[in-house]
Amino acid sequence: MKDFSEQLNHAGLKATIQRLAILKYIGSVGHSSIDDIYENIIREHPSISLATVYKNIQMLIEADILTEVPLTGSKSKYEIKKEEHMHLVCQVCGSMEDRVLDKAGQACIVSLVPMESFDTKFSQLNFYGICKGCQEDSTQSA
Amino acid sequence: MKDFSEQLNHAGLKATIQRLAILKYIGSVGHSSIDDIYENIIREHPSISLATVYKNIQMLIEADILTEVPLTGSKSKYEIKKEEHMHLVCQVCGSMEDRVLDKAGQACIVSLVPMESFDTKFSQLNFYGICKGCQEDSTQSA
DNA sequence: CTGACTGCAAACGTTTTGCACGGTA
DNA sequence: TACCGTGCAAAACGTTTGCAGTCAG
Repeated sequence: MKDFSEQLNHAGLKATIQRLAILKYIGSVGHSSIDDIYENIIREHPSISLATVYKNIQMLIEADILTEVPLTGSKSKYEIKKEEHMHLVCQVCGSMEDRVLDKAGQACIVSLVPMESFDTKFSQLNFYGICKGCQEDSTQSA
Repeated sequence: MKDFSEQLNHAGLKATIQRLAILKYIGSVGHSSIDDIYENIIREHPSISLATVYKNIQMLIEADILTEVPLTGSKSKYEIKKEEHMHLVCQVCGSMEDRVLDKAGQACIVSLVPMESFDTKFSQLNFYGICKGCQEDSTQSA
């Protein structure tokens, strides 16, 4: 599941240094915007072009290796595609946490949308609020 | 709830023709992108500027009269702010349907994110798939 | 009447494109 | 080696800004 080279080849894409760097970086931080990806990869690969990042993000999404996470009030972030999960977005520190659905959660989600009226392929479940760390910070300063 | 003039004044904003036209249009179609709004309003108000639309969308969001609905693979849409609900996005025809959460649904959603670990302010629940109309179309043609 | 708002045009930032070169399979 | 992918620079696109004139309160 972590062998990006294999995933790329399987999708008919060459495993270039740039693509592997993009995937490795996103994998290490969880979620990342285009700019963030570019600024971090350029450290190890100073010659990489922003255009290359754009082209690859698009191709990797089409190849089902990445997923776009659109957000209110900011640019989209991207993550390695994996099992369906929720996102907890902190409005104070901007951090984003994955939260995998347990059995009960999955059942709950499925029950929300009756199959006969809508054939759901995938869903996006984002919760915006204040993360534990920031809650504690505000308690201290108050 | 439908008196946009009053809502605007209450938020300290003037009820200009342009703003009322924007709100009226979004209200009539449910969800709309910036371009869509501009192209439709210009019919009745040929002098409206795209810059005005941009400025107002932003101000109306800050005034809590509109909400942004960010989507994967396309530009954000905007809707009149109302009770929390889900979105069913059809990947075939591009239509977007609101679905209000019933009591059980709300309970289900609340149970997904434990209050002690994250203080949720609002959530986005989008389901992508195929709407009933498009399902029937594909059945006929098959 | 006066400050808030509009429309215009220019500036700005972001994303896409075309092409010659380089690297993967 | 053949072709896909990269990097560059320019183009295209989307969004924001400043300002003089206009309108709602």
